[in-house]
Amino acid sequence: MASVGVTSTSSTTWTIAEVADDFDITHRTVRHYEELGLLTPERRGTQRVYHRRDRTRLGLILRGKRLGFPLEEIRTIIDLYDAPRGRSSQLEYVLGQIDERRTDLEQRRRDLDEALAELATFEDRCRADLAKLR
Amino acid sequence: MASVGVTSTSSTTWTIAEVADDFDITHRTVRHYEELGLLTPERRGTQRVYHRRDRTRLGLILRGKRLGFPLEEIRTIIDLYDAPRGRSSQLEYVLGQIDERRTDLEQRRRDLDEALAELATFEDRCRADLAKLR
DNA sequence: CTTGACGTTGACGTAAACGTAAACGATACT
DNA sequence: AGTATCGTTTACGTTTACGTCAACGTCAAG
Repeated sequence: MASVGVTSTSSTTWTIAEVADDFDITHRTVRHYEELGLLTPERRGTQRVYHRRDRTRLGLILRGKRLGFPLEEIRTIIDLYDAPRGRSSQLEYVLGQIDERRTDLEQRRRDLDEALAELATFEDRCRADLAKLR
Repeated sequence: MASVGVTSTSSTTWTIAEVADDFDITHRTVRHYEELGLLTPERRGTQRVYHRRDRTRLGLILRGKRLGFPLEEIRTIIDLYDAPRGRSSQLEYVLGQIDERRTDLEQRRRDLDEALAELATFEDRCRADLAKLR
């Protein structure tokens, strides 16, 4: 077999380098997320082996970051998604958490829409000013 | 005149304590924003005097924070709002900045809507699971 | 068998966003 | 005049989210 190349071999698992590369972050960042318990890759000997699940979680982590959530909070959020939901008490707890999350996210969306609206009216003013200069 | 109380005397200016109180932050935070050039209150002798303008900016700062923007970036954003727009070159620059901002905010809204959508389907699953337990 | 290329674990460094304590000045009751 | 309340600067401490070595293991290729 000739040179296999370094890129993803379309396998069902990934190395830390592939994961970091695909998500455009450093391996240090990936390991940092593991230190905080956000990721728990399989260990084959000493090496980390990343599965689809890890990539899904990483996607959630990065989106959470783009939304400005601290990593600790992100952890509680994504942990929620695969928390045990066998007993109804657990389900009700999860449903409560979901509600808190949604309240938070909806507040953010209000802030966001406000900011976008202000930006739009500001742009209108600028365009009007520009027109006057012609 | 009897005891005036400590709360805002419905004046047109405010002390640091009143501002901090109204926005539910510490005076340290307010001064920190000033150190970064986000606020520039009037000085009456050694004391800071806050005007409506400062409160407006503080509102923008805190909303920016809720949206997860770093303070430095927030500074460039709100500075944009009262940047000089006399010449058309300046106006075109401002319009360019507005566009960058909007692109960013719209990305965030996509992330936000995704998160809310996932949360909704997750809630549905949980409710279904809960129904089965009955 | 010795390079590389990639992986690993410490462990210290750093930037952002404040917290917190010290030490002091200015006003304001009493 | 005394002290209590609010303000000020200076400066070091803390947390979060990684960056950046250092020092070492491992495995395939030359």
